[in-house]
Amino acid sequence: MFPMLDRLNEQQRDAATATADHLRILAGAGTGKTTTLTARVAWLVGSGVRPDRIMLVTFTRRAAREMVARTDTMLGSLDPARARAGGKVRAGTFHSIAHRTLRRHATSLGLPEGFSVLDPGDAADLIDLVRHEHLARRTHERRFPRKATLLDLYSRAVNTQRPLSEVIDQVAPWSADRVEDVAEICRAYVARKRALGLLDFDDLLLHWRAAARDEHLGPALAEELDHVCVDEYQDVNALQVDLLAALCADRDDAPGLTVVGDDSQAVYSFRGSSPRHLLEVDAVFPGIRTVALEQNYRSTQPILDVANAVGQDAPEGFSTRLSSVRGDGDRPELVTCTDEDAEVEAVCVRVLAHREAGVALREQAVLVRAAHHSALLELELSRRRIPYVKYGGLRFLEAAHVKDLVCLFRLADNPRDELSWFRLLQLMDGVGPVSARRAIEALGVDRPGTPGEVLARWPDAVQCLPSGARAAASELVAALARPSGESTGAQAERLTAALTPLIEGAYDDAAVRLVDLEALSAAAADQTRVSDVAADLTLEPPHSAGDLAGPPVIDEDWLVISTIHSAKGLEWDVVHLIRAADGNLPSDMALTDREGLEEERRLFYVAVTRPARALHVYHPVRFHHRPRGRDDAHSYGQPSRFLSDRVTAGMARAQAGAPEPVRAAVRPAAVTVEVELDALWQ
DNA sequence: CAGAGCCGCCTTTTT
DNA sequence: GGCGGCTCTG
Repeated sequence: MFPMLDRLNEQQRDAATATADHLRILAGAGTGKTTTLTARVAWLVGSGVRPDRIMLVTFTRRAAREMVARTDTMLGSLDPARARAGGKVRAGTFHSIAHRTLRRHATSLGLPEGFSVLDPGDAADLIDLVRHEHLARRTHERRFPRKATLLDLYSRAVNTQRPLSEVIDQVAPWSADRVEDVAEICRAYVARKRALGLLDFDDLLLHWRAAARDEHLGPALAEELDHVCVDEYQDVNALQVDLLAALCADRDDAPGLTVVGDDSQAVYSFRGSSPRHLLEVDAVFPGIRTVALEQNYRSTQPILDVANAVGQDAPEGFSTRLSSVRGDGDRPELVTCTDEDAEVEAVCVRVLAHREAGVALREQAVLVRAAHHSALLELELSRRRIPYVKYGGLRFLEAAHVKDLVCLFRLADNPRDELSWFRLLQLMDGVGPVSARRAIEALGVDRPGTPGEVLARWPDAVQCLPSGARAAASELVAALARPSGESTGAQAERLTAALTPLIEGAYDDAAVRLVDLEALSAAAADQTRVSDVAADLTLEPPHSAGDLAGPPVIDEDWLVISTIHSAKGLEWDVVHLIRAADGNLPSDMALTDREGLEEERRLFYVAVTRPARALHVYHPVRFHHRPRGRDDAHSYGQPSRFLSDRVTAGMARAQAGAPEPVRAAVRPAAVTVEVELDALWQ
């Protein structure tokens, strides 16, 4: 009846077929978590639950996609006819499911029918607008949190459901005496979003929770579901727990809940997450049953020995200890590199050696703590014509020119979009924040009346701009008018063409950027409105223009570069962990408190548990202060503190790069030069 | 003299 | 790419 159950071990089968209302699966790295969760979904369907009455909440889109593919395969083999009749499992990230729910119930929730979703960049711009308005009314004589910090404070307070003052004490203690100012900005930000019909990512969760708690809507939402599965539960925050509680507890016929997680892999505390929610889950869902998975199917034992040693080094230890079913293999390698150039060289050499030995590039990944750690490596890979795809770090949507076009698309459907006006007007020569703001004032975006009336005021608004900018601005605005009967594709092309001269004027590398805009414009052709592209990109941001154009050529091979955060839940045959130097990993930004250090340790643990067969850890000894500059200014770094004796005991060691030349002075060269010059000025 | 623009600095992690 | 700080321009 359930062929997939035969391939599971005893604990996995136990978890997949548990009949308890609520179930917690504690699953260490590589223990077959996804297999077990998909088997559980299949088992539920086999027991008579309709697929569309199961909600599968994942943490990233990557995980959602993988889960959907695997459940589809499994359900298809189970009973194709019934699986089709029962619809599809409702799968997605917290935010995408929230978005779908809010679109469906916008009116009952009191949201404007066409509400738009702010991407984090827009949210920052909006809070910056509010920040300036607030500070303009006060003489600010000293440092005040910047927009990114303000948004972080706001978001943490919302997601952890803790008072702002506590959050400030923890995140920005230097602003502890400005709580009232920050609070006022938060209030104004909330009001502004409401006035303009905008929801940020946190609002999606807040309104979903409100819906789930509502006395009419809540029961209706819960009645649609028989079971809710949540992946990576160690990464949920208080708001998400609230939401799940509203859906799956506090009512008699509540849907069942299955949560899967591993507290040793909790790495999102900066977003308000806490592994406490996984460990203390019975406080919210009393009587929840627990099954633990401990057999690791991914990695060879020498790799797990290193991982376990990392866990042992933690002050309180890790709750999971991994043992391999794959058995012995090569020892992980620790490569000490003279400097970053030597590190890049060492990585290339090993990547190519593995490839010669039959490991495709796509079976290999380079993992980094911070996106910019791979900058030098990327240059060298391009030079050597080694293709790669990078995950994490700057998104396609965050590139300036992409935002420019997205704003133009949004403006075409909503002339009230203040943020888009503000951005686009400043593309004109001689237009800065001040005249842009004056022009927007003249447009009266928040005045009552039809959107068309806003555009009708353009002749007044254009007078607020410097005379040299008026012609170009009017030309762009003229493109916003849509000839009746024009297709979305044609409109997108026309808007792109209107923006092109401005892009050429504003950026040196315009040619490269225009290629991206073509891809973006093409994507608009399939949509009902050009602004839908903007909403789609916000919730499903592609990593590159290539993603937008669809999957790359089938037989092409490329190396994966990923931040450790983006690599969670994934595995490769070979993993290269670079910049394992103190200050980079752990990042010195995270070392403000002990919890920060422990989270960095878990991050290190996540990284070393990704490979199946080979792990290479690299650390440069010497760091250039200006990697691209010509001077030789540099400093020395220690290997990561996580590379303790216990951890390195299980590793082979190697050196890369020329040995350090003997130096007359210990002091770095650039500093010496400065000292000598100083003597001249006397 | 307000406001645009340029230079040089730094850059954690993400839905 | 963004930001603070400085300089130049209309």
